[in-house]
Amino acid sequence: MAAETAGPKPGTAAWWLAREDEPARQRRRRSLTLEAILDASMTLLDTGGAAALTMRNLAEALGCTQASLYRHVRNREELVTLLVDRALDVASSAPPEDADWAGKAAWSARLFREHLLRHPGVASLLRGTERLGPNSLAGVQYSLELFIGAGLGPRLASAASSALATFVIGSVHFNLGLDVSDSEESRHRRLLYRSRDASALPLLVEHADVLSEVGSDDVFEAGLTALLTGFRVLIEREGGTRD
Amino acid sequence: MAAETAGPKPGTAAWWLAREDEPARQRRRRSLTLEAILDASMTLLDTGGAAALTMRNLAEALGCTQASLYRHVRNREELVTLLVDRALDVASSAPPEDADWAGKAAWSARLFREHLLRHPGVASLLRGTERLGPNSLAGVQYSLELFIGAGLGPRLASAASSALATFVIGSVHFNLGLDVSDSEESRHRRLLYRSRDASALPLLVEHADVLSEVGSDDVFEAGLTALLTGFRVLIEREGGTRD
DNA sequence: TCGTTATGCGAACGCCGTTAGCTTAGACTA
DNA sequence: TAGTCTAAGCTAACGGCGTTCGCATAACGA
Repeated sequence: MAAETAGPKPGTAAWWLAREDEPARQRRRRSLTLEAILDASMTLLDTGGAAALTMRNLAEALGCTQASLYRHVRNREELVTLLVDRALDVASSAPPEDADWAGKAAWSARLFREHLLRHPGVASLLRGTERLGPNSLAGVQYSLELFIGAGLGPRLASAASSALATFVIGSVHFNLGLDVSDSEESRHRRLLYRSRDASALPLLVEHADVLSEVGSDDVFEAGLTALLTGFRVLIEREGGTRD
Repeated sequence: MAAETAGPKPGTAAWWLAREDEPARQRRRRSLTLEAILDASMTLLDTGGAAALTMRNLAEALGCTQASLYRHVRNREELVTLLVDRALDVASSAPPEDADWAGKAAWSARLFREHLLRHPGVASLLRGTERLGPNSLAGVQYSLELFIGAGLGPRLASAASSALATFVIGSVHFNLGLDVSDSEESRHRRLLYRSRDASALPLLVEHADVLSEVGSDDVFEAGLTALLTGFRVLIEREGGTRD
């Protein structure tokens, strides 16, 4: 079919980052596809972590040379952008319909976080790049929908949804920082805790046992519910006083 | 004086990360000091951003060779840890005494964020490293103090303070992602926004003008007040029902 | 059938962090 | 004061990274 070779379809990753200078022609002539590259990248990420995603490793996994990769991807950064966005298609699964806006927001936030934690490599890629791909935009649209539907004006709704996203991504980063290389890292951390004399940080020493029990799940839940109840209060107040 | 040459003093950065295997002897013999290295690193960061902080640049700025740096610092990572912690001495400036706990928390959070934004290089270093130096620990201690004083149990107080820190750091990262390389980056972002047809993301298109006006300051303030009012509600509820 | 051109490859460039091995200056001991 | 020891500097290099240049080639449009 002619439509088969008419270039990347709207909605696909290739379509989004299509080079502007390049007319929409067919691009694959032989074996190496952008999709194949992304697949191999995801495999590398899931098995070896973010550090394993090098162009050399990628080329070796695909059985090609590094230079060939650059026929399909401008940069490593573009590759990362595409990867992150591909991994962010979580928004497609809809939250339960019977929940109110806060319930839906919490559901989505938890889902998003769990998804990121399940693919730690992708999550650590979120550190470098802040670009917005199509799926990210869909997520923004969705949470905007929620907050506007709840009664916030578009301006406040946008701020609220960005704040929520900021917190979710931030706590994933927080998680990753804790889990990386347990053996050496936590040893060092414990060393720091102990080497300080008790007089300077009394609370830390006094509740050291409790503090070490507080995991990132607790932090996430505490922050999430606090944020949402905060927004709820804001909505009630704004709805009442028309501020 | 003998006390003058008795190694790094307690409280200094050198003292914190002193090698365990190495007995506390005097370490500096000639010119190149750890403090000088940290100073030069901060200059590099403030002028050229995080990317400029390479061991080569650092050595050149100090007029020594790269290898010499490793006599004072184990890794680049240790250097980063020390730098971040040095930049985190904001906690030493106390918030206004007449404010309540939420006011103090908000004050500190704003101060912390502004400080990080003033030194963007340091902030982007926060991405890679999650180690806790002495100043970071002091900050944790302080916010713990606030939340416990407000009426939260140590467990919840710890979660709340971590959540707050997560949000603050997260929003700084958010900021940096937006501001980096305006020329090319924002052009690309605008391209992404426009190339999507209006039918798929109606809200984004409808409120595009308002959305573009919502800056990271708004996002930060919205999230901060939401978090704090959320915690306030939690405290009232917990204080009432002893949950 | 024959150019055009997208797509692969080999080889290299310049950057990065890091290390091994030497020299030397300064502090300690006798 | 003379001698020793060692921290602190240097030279040179290693391996890995992302990226690019130039060439070969296979598929498509005419």
